[in-house]
Amino acid sequence: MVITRIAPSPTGSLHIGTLRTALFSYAWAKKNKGKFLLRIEDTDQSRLVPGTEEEIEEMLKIYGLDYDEKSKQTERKDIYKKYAEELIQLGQAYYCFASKEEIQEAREIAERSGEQFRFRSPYRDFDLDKAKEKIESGEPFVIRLKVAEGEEFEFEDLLQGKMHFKSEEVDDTVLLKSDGLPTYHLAVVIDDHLMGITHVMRGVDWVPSIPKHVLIHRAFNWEMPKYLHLPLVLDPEGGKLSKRKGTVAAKDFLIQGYLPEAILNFLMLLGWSSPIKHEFGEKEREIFSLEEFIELFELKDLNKSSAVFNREKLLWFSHQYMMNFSIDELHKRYGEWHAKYSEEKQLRLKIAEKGDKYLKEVLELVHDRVRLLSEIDELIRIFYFEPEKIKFNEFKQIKNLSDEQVSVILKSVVNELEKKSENLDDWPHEKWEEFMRNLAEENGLGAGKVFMTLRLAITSSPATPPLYEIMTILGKSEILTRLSKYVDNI
RNA sequence: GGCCCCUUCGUCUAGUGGUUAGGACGUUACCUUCUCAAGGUAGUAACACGGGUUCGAGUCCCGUAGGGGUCACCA
Repeated sequence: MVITRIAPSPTGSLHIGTLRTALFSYAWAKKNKGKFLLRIEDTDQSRLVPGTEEEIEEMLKIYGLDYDEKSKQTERKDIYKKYAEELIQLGQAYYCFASKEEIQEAREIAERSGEQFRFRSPYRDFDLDKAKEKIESGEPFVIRLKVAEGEEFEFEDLLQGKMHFKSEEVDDTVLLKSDGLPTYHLAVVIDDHLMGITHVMRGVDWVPSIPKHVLIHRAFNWEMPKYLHLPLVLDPEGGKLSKRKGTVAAKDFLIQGYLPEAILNFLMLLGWSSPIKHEFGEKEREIFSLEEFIELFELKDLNKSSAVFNREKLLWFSHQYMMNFSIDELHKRYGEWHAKYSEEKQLRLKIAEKGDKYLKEVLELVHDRVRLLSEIDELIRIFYFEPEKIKFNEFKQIKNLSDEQVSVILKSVVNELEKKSENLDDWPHEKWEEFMRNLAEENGLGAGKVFMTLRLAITSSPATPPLYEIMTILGKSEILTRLSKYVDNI
């Protein structure tokens, strides 16, 4: 049985890199019909950020990485303490009373003389009964790993390969802090062991602490799980992805209107590539659902080198998914996004007023243009509000038309429309197109110029969905309203 | 600085000794076209460098350079 886990700290929003690790861990567990666990690593009380634990759970749910069980380290406090004391009994650990200042001083002295500092406490071989006396008298203490001397170890990572290290390279690491809570090193080893984790996936930034973890396992005489240290996701400017340079929180991407499945798809291809064979020159498949990914995912297809987070390509993925949505799906997603994150309250009222049928007609028109859900607000605005009046000569699309020509076009449209007694609600877009083409011909003007002039007058924008489809949706009276502000005074 | 890792188009990558070094994003041009998109076609652009090994190296070995990670009672 394969059991994997994701072990975030509730010290901030769920990082997109953590989400990627979760994705791989999840996929591997599911592929093997195993379990995927969530473990909240909250042993650093000082760094806790309220609400982030809930956010982590919410994100895993939204992104579709459902966990089978959840645990929280502070709720397992007694377990770590018990095991730490067991290590003392085994002679693999010891109580240490050295102050941080002492250790810091020793470190500085070593560094000044150019030596590599390895901490070995003066309490390594301190008498156990005396130590207990000190503890009872209330003296603060930590429990440290008693690292054996002169030993060499080999460790094999499923992705990174073999690594070697010597025991003198590792500090007498703190296992249990003076507040009684375990350090990361003790807690992971115990938890992964007790929870039966078979594969630990985490970032390569953990590789330097592997010796500690190997030594702790040895101290307990426990077998180690398999480890896969995944390559880091880098910022385009270099270094780890950091929020100073752009969005990194899984939630922020959602707020910005990216689709979770698109983000997941993008993340899959960061460090993994599909094993599907393709012919010379033939396109490779890059669009995968989570289910397909689980099906295809193999550890051997994981890459060892780090990857730059390319936001352009992420946008492309989002666009692809958006275009593949049915109108109903798009409508649903937009509705959810808008209710949760949009600040366009006026627009929301207007959308409600016009109804779902109208919204869907509008969405149909902007469908291919939507890359982010957040862009919809802007794209559909012209169907809900009469835009601000513009100055035609400011648009280069129309610069070779004289004011008079513009005026003629607008006036004749208004005249023709007013001549018709019916409301034209039953005009399909073909009718509108025909109407405008005839009008262009009658006035001896190119259809393109007529269209652009009207486009600007009706929408105030040079880039919109096809004009006649816009006209079908707006209808005669709304069109007249929008044109009327120009006909007397251009 | 010590230890560890990485290095194919700008970016993500395919490639496991013999390839016209393939695909995707981006970008450019053209087609389509009422604008913008979408779609189509074509183009652009890479094996970090230097030594080996070999008939033959992007692929194997060794150096160099560059990049990254990490050195806490944080995870």
